[in-house]
Amino acid sequence: MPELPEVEVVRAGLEPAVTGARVLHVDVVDDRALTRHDGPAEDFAERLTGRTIAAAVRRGKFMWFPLVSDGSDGGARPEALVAHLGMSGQILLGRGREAAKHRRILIDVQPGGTARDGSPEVPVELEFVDQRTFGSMAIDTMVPTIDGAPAGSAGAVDSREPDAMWRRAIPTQVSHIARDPLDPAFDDDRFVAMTRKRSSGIKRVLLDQGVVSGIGNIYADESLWAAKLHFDRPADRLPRADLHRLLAEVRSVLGRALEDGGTSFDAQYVNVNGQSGYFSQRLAVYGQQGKPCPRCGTTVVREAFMNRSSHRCPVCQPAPRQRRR
DNA sequence: ATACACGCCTGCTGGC
DNA sequence: TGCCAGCAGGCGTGTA
Repeated sequence: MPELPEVEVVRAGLEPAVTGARVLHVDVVDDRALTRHDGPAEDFAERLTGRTIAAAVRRGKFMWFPLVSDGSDGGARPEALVAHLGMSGQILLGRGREAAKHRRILIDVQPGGTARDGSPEVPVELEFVDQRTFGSMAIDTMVPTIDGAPAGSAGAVDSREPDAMWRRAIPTQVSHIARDPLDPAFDDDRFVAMTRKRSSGIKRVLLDQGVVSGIGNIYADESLWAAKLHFDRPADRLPRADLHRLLAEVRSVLGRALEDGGTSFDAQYVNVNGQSGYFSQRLAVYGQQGKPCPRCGTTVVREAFMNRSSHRCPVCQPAPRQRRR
């Protein structure tokens, strides 16, 4: 499932192909891939065709591609192509490839650079594939970030164009999403303060993209195991030190998953070249029910929480004493 | 304000 | 063998 590490792998893979590229043609194969777009498919295609992409940016599980203003709006309303992979979304790079079974949108772009032999680069296709259609794309207007810091991770461009106009702007529909733990502008103390105001279980807070973004069910379970915390520990009763420790484990887990190219269980999650990641081999508890805890050997269990499954070690992560609510 | 159930969707699995 | 319920899960929305 695409969570922060998987989305970052995709963003990084797209970056060299789309930075400075011009959109040649847009083909919306399935309108359901535009649930985040405020308008019909024709509007989406019209607003994207002919535009130049400035960069590939990510915050949490959202990606966006700032569009260079074409001058018609005087630059007053900067726009971006927004993409969320949902449960099963993929963005594949290729040229003249056979349509994937669940192809939803095809975007032809003309790369902005030149090949090594000096000739102009040949057009490339961005194929948005999504089996379960929880993901979608949109053209959205951008608004300034409230803290004035760069809106998200933009890879190499972070150092190359630190003051580009789009750096401190964020798509409207992403503006309510909190920064992710790998963002240099992430405010640890703010996270701790927000968390300690919540009465719900700590896992619910970890999954709340308005508090901290990028974490899904897999990395929530892995981080809680690493921090030795039960998923239903009331967030407002956790000591500050525990929350800072949890945050450190979250960063460690996300960082290691990123190094491994993300987590793939099947063909659901792949990078822009269709390849799987390897972090699934290092999962301690997620999907490991019935197997020994890597730390103490106790059998890992799977339990229902928040209408989804949670995995934990009964010894390392004991249930809270007091019954909540 | 926060909490939480629900719908969206397809493919796979397990039980009968 | 075939059928169908159950499950997977992020996010936006609606309700209390």
